[in-house]
Amino acid sequence: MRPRRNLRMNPRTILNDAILTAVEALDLPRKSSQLTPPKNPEFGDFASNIALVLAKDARQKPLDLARRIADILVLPEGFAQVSVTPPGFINFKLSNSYYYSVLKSILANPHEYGKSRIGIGKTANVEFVSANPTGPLTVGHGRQAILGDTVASILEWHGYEVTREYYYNDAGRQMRLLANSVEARYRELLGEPSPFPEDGYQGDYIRDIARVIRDEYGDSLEPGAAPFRKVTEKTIFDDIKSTLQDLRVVHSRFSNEQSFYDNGAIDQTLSDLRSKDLIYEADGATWLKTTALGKNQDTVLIKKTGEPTYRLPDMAYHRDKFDRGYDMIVDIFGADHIATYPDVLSVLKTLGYDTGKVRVLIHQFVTLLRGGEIVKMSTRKANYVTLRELTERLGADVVRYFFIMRGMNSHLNFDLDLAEDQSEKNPVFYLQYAHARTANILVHARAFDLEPGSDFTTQRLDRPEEINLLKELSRVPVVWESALDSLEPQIIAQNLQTVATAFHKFYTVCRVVTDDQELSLARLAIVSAVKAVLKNGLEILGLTAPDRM
RNA sequence: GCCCUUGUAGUUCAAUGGAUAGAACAAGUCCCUCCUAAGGAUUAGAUGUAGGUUCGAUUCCUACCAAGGGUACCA
Repeated sequence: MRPRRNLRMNPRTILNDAILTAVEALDLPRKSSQLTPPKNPEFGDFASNIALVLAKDARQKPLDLARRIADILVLPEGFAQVSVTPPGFINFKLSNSYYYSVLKSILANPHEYGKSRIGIGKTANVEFVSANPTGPLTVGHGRQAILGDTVASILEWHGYEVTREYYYNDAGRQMRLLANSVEARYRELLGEPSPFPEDGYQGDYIRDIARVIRDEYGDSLEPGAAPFRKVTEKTIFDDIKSTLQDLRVVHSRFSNEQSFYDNGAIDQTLSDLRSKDLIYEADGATWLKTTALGKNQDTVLIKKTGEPTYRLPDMAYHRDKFDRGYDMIVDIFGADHIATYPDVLSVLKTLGYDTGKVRVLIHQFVTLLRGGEIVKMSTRKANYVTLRELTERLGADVVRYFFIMRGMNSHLNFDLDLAEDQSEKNPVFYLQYAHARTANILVHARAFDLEPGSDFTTQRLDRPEEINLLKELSRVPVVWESALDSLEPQIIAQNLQTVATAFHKFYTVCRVVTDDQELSLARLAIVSAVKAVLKNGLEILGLTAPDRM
């Protein structure tokens, strides 16, 4: 589901109306055009491509048409000038007074600036990580943890009430294999070696858990006794939760597969599918007619062993999420799930659910490099690098930013050797340093009895670095709302970088605390606005906003 | 084989179909008497290959090449 864009009047829509009025006066069709901030600041604040779009209809050269439109266009209030440049762009420049009003509005409500309120009164569920408790989280899980947590924060920022959810499979083959692996290590400890399960979990943590079980339950546990399973699951889950907590990722709800067996949801889903005539038996297994849903192959739902594959519980689980009534359901999966979620969605659609509420975010995998060599990750073979280890070495801010600054579609490379070296140069410090600078200026100003307030002389702010900084601040709401549309945290990270750059440039050129009290107060207003915006952005990204560095 | 992602500077990543393809790290050169130099200024350096659509293509389409993932009665 894509949230509806709010229709408040901003300079862009006002300008667009003016352009369309001019176009109609020339008897040309109201085609949609774009108003974009030009890369080159000499071209002003907005560029319209309307003449390029309409050139064919008008049978004129784009440049000539652009001039005609510009001639008859009535410049709306708040705009300072208009120009035409090849190949036919019409450029507009906002007057400084517009930026002054932006500054005032930030200071009037610092913590609200950039909030669209689109999600107010709505609920959302974000499911992420959802790793089965078979071992420690790896660096690969980290990407999903940070992505999911930040997407949730973006939704919260725009007003949604968000549930961060973790789903795990605790009823299938994997967990049985895990328990068997622990039991084998337990027997080893007792000097009664038993064969280690084929494909068993080989990590050292399995031995540690076996030791805990022996210390706690003694050496007389029956084969297949409950602790092998229960203690293992709890121990590993505790580790997963604390690893996530170290990264400031906290789920508010955990759902598990077993509960859907216990409450009959899985049987119910199966019988509902059967009544839709989507189920048949063959080769001793139970099949779902995914061919009827547009696939070129049917899918096994229940193996001939009588055990369902993960798909059936997945369907029951998603159904449960729908029944809980969320306005938006976000599923975050790794690239390995790209082929399976359409099955779940099409089944739910067949069962009458509005799958338009679902946003599926697929992220590509992290390729780990060590010494230039690719490290293949496998929990079972225990040649992973744990997320805990990484967080302990680099810190939560660096790890979070590393994952946020890349788009989820990038197949990103993570060089373990460079990670530590580069952590000191992580761009997150650039943002945090900008924030610390604002804080320090305010402290310094206080020593001179200068306090930022709402009463200042806006006209004193006329240096290019000041106007440019205000310009960046004015773009924040648009950009942060587009992050809500795309659910790409990277957009906010990038935006904060440009704000920080504009501020650093301002800082080097414009001394804030000076003998000129009027100027100082005006600049302090900018500084406190920047501080608020950076703090808001860092908060969304789950990063600290230090006052000193 | 078929399906999904992705190929951009030496490296890691950006770029709603728009103007001169941005940034960081690495390399070179400058700037602290001044609110923190974790900063600023500046030089050099890139769109896998071949076509197509378009006024305009890194972006859309086709083929090829390369990487990752899927194509399991694993999750």
